[in-house]
Amino acid sequence: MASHTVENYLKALFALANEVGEVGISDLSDHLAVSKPSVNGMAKALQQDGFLKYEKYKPLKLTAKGKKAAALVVRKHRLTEMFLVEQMGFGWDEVHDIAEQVEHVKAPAFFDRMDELVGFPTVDPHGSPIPDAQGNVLEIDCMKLSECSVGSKVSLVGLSQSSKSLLTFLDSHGIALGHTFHVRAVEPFDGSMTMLHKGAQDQTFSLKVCERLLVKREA
Amino acid sequence: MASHTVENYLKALFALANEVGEVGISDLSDHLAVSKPSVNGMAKALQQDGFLKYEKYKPLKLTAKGKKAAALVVRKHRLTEMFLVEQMGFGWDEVHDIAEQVEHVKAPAFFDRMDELVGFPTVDPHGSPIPDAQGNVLEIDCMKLSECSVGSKVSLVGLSQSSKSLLTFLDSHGIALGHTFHVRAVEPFDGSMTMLHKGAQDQTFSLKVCERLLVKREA
DNA sequence: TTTAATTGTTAGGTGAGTCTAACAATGTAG
DNA sequence: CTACATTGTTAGACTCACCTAACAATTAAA
Repeated sequence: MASHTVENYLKALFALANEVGEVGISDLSDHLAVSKPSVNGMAKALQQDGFLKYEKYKPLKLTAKGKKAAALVVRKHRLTEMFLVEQMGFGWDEVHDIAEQVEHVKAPAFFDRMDELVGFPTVDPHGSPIPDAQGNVLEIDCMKLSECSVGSKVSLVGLSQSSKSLLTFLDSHGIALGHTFHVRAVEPFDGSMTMLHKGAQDQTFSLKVCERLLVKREA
Repeated sequence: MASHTVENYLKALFALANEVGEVGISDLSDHLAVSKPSVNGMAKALQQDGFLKYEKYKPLKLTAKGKKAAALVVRKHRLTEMFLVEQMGFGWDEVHDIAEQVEHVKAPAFFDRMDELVGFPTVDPHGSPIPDAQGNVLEIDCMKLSECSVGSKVSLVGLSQSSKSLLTFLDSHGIALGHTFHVRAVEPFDGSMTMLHKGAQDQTFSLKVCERLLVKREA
C-alpha cells in the first residue's frame, strides 16, 4: 500500500491535473509546500512504482494505475467529509482538515461503512464528486457562475478550490448548495455580479467569488 | 505533537506497565515487534523529550508527562472503538485494528464529537476504562474469573488482553459484557471451570479463558 | 537572438526510525 | 562461585522523505 506521503502526492497530482491539465514539478512543489528537488525525487520513485509517467523536463502524467490510486484516496477523503457532516454534525467549513488525516486510514471496511451510513452519496458536502470504489469519477455538468450572462437562472452545484475562508464567506451570506441565483447585472469594470438569491434578495459578489461558484442552468 | 511512532511506544509502555509493572527493553521489543536496539534508541529519545525516565540497564518508567500523553492516546483508541461499535455498527471483534489507525488522527474536535455522540462512555466495548480528557484513568474494581471459588456469583465487566480470537470465541459462546456467571465447579487438574451462564446453561471454560475474563462480585 | 526569468536537475546532507552483528552487563543454576 | 542464559548496549548501515546550494535546460522578453 502507498505511504501517507505517496497518497498525498497522488491526491495533489489528481487535483492539479483537473485544475490546470499540465502539471509541472513546480506546481506540485507549491501545492504540497515541498522543495522542487524533493518533488523531483518523488517523481522518479512514483514512476518506478508505475504511478506516473515521467521524462526529464516534461510535465508529469499519472498512469491509469496512478489515476485509480489517486481517485481512491480522493474517495476516502470525500466520503469522510460527507460522514463528518451528515453523521457527526460538523459544518462544511470544518471537515477538510479532519478528512485530510482520516483519509490515510487503511481499513476499507471503515470507509465502506461510512458510505453505507450516509446513503452512498455521489458528491461531497462541497459538491465535488465522490469517485466510486473502482476509482471512476463522474463528471459533473456545470459552469462557473462568472461565465453566466445577465438573465441566466442557475443553481449552485459545487465549488472550485473551496477554502475555509470561502466556505465561511458563503455561510455568512446564507448561501448553500442547491440555492438558485438569477443573474441581474454584471459590472463591466470589475466583473462583479448582482444576483437575486433564492428568489428573495439581491446580492452582489466579486468576480473572485463568482469564479469559485459552480452552477447548473435551471430547468 | 508526538509522531505516530512515539504514540505507539507510549501506548505500549502504558499497557505493559499496567500488565506487568516493570517494563524492560525486551518487553517493548516483543510487544511492538521491533528490535531491541531500536527500542533502546527510542528510549533515549523519549527520555530526551521528558516522556520517560531511563537509566542504563534499569527498567523503563513513564514520567507524569509520559503517562498523560499515553493515556490520551489510549483515550483516542477506546473512544474510537466505542464509536465504531455504537454508531457505525461494527462488532467488538472488528474494531481494534481500525481504531489502531484512527487513534493517530490529530483533531481533538473529532474525538470530542465521538465522545458526545456515544454519550461520554467510561469504558470501551471490551470493558476497558476510557481515560478522561486530562489523562486520568479510572480504576475498575474487578478480579479474574479464574480467581473465583466455587459458589461465586459474578458478572463480566471486562477482558484482559482481549484478542480477536478471544472475542470470536466469546461471541460463539453467546457471552457478552454484563452477563452473569455462577461458578459451579473448578477442575483441580487443569483449572477449567464450569459455570451457570445467565442462570440458564452450564458452560465449561479452560483456565486460559477464565484468566482473561474480568468479573465483579454480584450484589 | 542574446538576455533574463522560470523551471528542472544534480549533488550532497539531515533526521527519524529501522535493522544486524558483536559485545557487555545482569541474573540464575549448578 | 563459576558458567550460561537472558537482557541491554554500541557501532554501523539502510530507507524514506526531506532540505540547501549550485548548475542546466527551457521559455519568454527585449
